[in-house]
Amino acid sequence: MVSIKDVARLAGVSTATVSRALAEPDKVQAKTRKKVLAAVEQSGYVTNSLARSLRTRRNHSVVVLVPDVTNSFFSSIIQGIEEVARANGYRILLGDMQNDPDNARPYGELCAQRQADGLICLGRTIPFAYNKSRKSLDPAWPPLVMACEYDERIPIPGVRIDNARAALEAVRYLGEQGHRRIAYINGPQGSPLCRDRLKGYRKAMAEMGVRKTSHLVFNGDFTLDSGAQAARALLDAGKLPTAVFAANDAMAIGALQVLRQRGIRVPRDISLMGFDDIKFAAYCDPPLTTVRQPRREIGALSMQIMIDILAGNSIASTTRELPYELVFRESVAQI
Amino acid sequence: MVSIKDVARLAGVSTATVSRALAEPDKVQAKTRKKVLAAVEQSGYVTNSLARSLRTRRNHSVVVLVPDVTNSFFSSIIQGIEEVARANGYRILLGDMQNDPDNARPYGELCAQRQADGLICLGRTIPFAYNKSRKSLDPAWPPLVMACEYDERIPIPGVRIDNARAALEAVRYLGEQGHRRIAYINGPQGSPLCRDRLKGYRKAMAEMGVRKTSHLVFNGDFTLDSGAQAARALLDAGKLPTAVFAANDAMAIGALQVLRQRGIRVPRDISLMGFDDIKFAAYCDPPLTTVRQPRREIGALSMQIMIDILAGNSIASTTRELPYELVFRESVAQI
DNA sequence: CTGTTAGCGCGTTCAG
DNA sequence: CTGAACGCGCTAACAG
Repeated sequence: MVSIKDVARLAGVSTATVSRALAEPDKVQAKTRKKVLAAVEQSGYVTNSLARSLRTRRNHSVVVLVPDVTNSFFSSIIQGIEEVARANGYRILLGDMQNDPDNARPYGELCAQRQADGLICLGRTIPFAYNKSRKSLDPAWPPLVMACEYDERIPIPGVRIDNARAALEAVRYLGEQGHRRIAYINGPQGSPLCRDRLKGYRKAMAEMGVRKTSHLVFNGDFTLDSGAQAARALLDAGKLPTAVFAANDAMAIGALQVLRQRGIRVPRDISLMGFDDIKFAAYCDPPLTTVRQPRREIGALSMQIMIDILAGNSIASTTRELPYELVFRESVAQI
Repeated sequence: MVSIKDVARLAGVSTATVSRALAEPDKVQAKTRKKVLAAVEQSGYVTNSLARSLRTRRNHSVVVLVPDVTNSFFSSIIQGIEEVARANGYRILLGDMQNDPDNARPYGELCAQRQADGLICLGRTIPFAYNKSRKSLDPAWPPLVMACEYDERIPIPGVRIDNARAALEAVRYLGEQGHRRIAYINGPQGSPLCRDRLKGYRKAMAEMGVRKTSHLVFNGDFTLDSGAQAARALLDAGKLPTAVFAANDAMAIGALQVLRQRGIRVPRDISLMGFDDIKFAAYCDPPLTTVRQPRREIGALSMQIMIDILAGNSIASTTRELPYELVFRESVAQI
């Protein structure tokens, strides 16, 4: 393996000059720079980033911690992150929790040892502790950015949509179609994001004069199966709703199948609305009316913020809200 | 940051002993080991793996190069890889090509610089050259394992199913249901895996006495949209087939929607069969009959092989075939 | 079994 | 503007 020494010898300069010629070209005479670059070219030298990292304490990699990679909601976000990372010379270390927070631990340690420059969390699980009293992260940890989710107890830079408002608008739309008995299939209990969507749902219902909603709210965990299960619970609970709003598309699709199996036609008998606009939403029968999240942009911006923080250009605790969009397809009908 | 020196001082031994006590406990007296471990505990020391890597030339990370992370076929494979990696102290660097081989380059360089110990390719794109005459990879490159796909020109350790046979059995099954005019929606042209499936399709058709199939074969690229497009082409091509076999579930689901839009009922008018058994396959209307690939196991085994190679325990060019399985749902009917 | 020595490959003082 | 020297933190080789 050709090292900086070889280049130095070849160019007839010192290793320091080679290092400078590559990292800070201005600080080197044009002539010597040229010599160095020629030697680099000739020898096929590439700087060993391990050694560089050891020195600079930057290794240009960021952990991306995902609750569950098989959840197709996350894939576009990951793609957005990866694209920006790659464009900026960063790499992503993918950590999959398989929905079990314990699996996050190794990645927390990775961060602790500064094997990664930063951490982007797509779920609400943060693999290291924070200082409750000071309401801040221990500066011993590398920068953290949260995509989609967030932590209510402490300000952390993040990117997301206005979940409460999005849910509000979705349910309002159902209301405009004449629906009043609108069931809601919520996501994981502890999730702040889900609480927000529930809040939005409740507010919209209240606007329509429906103050009691507890009998209309069912819980899932964002999986297809849990959506199906919630639909079963919902159908067995007594008086049918005229519309069902699910906290994500996967659960909506799960519910859709159960409705079909029970002979309930969507949207004729029951209207159905999802959230996220994953690819399959457009390919359901009927195609799913939903709320689009700009997933790729969420990922891209998260990584951009991370890069800015690492470059020292950014205030450490900005939250950016990206626009969502109602997507009208065929799963909602007027009553 | 507390380093090995601090621990050595604290324990009253040399740094070498600390290193050994942690890495090769047997080679150190029980008593000194105890002292060292106590000092480690007390100081909160964690070994700096960057420095270790610089020394050992192993950084315990493996690049996983994916054609397109948003293709949900890959997610379970990634999960399998990550799980085994994590269990063995490895990390995965996720590279997403967004279906463009050019995007693989940075990851090739990563490997060239030995910033990663190995490379697992989920597609057919290998980001570095191989020696054509010697039919082998340049030993300058780190170990390579291919999951699902492979390269016909050169033997590379890999994990996959018997694609030709799986397609053969799938089409045979359609034949058993009385189908003869069976259309095939194939995947990307250059893909060896797809060629194998096409081969299997042709063989099954030949068995049934159908020797001319070119008018029945349509091309897609594994996306939902391309499946829809292929279905349109197929419907516009003249005499309708009685069954359609798609090289993956996404294309089958794409096709399904077009059939529906044109008023063609599945399976009553046309039977439909997919490949992969992604999660959504079970949630289509009708639920999709398909060929299950053990995706998680493919991923897990790929990573296991990589680990074995890195440990020097494995012959460098074994190909492992995992079992597939026909999954009978409701999208195929007897004629 | 343990300590000493010598780097891994690089970036960064500090002189010149 | 350039070079010599040092050290990042660790492990491998060699003595003892």
